[in-house]
Amino acid sequence: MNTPVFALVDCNNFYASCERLFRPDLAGRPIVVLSNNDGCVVARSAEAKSLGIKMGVPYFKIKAAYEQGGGIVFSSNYALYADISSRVMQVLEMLAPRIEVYSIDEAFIDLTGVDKILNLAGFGEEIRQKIFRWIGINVGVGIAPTKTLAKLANYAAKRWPTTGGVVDLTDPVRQRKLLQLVPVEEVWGIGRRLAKQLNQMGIHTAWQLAQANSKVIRRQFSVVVERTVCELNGQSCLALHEQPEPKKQIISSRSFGKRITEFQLLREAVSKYASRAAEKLRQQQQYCRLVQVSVRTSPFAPQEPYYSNAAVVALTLPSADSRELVQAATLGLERIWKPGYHYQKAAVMLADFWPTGTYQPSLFEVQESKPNSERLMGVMDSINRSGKGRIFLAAEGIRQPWQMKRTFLSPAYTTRISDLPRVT
DNA sequence: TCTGGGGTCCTAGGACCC
DNA sequence: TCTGGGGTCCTAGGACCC
Repeated sequence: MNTPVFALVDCNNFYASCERLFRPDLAGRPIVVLSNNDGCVVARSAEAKSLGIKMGVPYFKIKAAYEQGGGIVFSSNYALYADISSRVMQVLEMLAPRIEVYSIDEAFIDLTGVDKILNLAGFGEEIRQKIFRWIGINVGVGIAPTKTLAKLANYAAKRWPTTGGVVDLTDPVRQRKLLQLVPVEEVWGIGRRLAKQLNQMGIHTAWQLAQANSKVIRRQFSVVVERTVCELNGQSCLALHEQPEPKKQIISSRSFGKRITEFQLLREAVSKYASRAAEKLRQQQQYCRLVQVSVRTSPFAPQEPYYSNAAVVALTLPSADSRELVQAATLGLERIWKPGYHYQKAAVMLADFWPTGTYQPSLFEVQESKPNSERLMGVMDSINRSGKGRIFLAAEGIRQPWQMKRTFLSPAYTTRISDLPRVT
């Protein structure tokens, strides 16, 4: 049997690179991309990183100094990133037999058996060159017998430029060398909390974690960390998943551009979120039975009273009808609304999914779905996907003064005809 | 003035059943 | 005096990921 081989391909500074793709004039300039509502820094170009801009820092804290120093800033342009991402993934699908799209900027590739035919590092180099030539995005490639080691190899590919962006970690001697260099918190699956606890146990490097007794680790932590230990030792526990698992919950949540104090406006926002969630639910061809709505004030305003609450509403029958889900969410909101607060964020979560037509109502449940629901929702979705306009429920409000801030938004270069770049 | 959004998995503890 | 054990299901909370 072949030893498994995985590659992890990861786009460098992905959101910042996407923005720069269409702005070659920004070559060499620091770029940051902000989270929704222009809140935090979520991506940085190499230049921004070397200015010391930290991941996740609230933008207002660095804004003055950063902009004065010539830094460039963008609001998140998710339509653009998703489109560039799918182009990158298409190239990978062409080059590799089996791939798992792990996130918007990463994919695992199964290279088991390929090492008999090809030089693995050479294959990694080919991936890098093709994606750069065809899409214009730089990627790093890490290759190893387990996903966790492939992640680590990818980390090395980025951390040390002399690797040329490709690290083949199939050799145990190289594995050991790298593990000894890497701090334990860089290991996939080891976050801040676990790293702190491990440090207290005297485990500071990836190598020390790999050497730990996996049973002891399981007792102290969980099977998850135990698996990580095994994976670091080259024993593959995490398989490649080509097909994404069906979702178990769908969340639509947003902070508001301005604090909300009126029930009417909060209801509009919640209706809009419920309706977005319903749209995603229909995309997955699922029906849901639970709708949870939650609201909160800002946790960062110590002088204001904090309030946060959630309500769950169960539907009698699973539904994917925006009208029913908006109604349920509104009902939940009425239960938890309290006047006098400055609301900063709301969320709608859908759960308890049922695939189309499988739900068995019990003897005493009454079938009372809205007539023509599926056809109506189908028409709504097809209009909204056509790019010609958008129809929505009046409950979502027209002015929507709570909409998120996107001050520095770039054009949707690749997905909206009017935003196509012009060459003059 | 200004602090993201969307997910997953695991565990512990309580309710409940036989 | 003496008060089981095992299983399932559900939920809340905590941890992680990008």
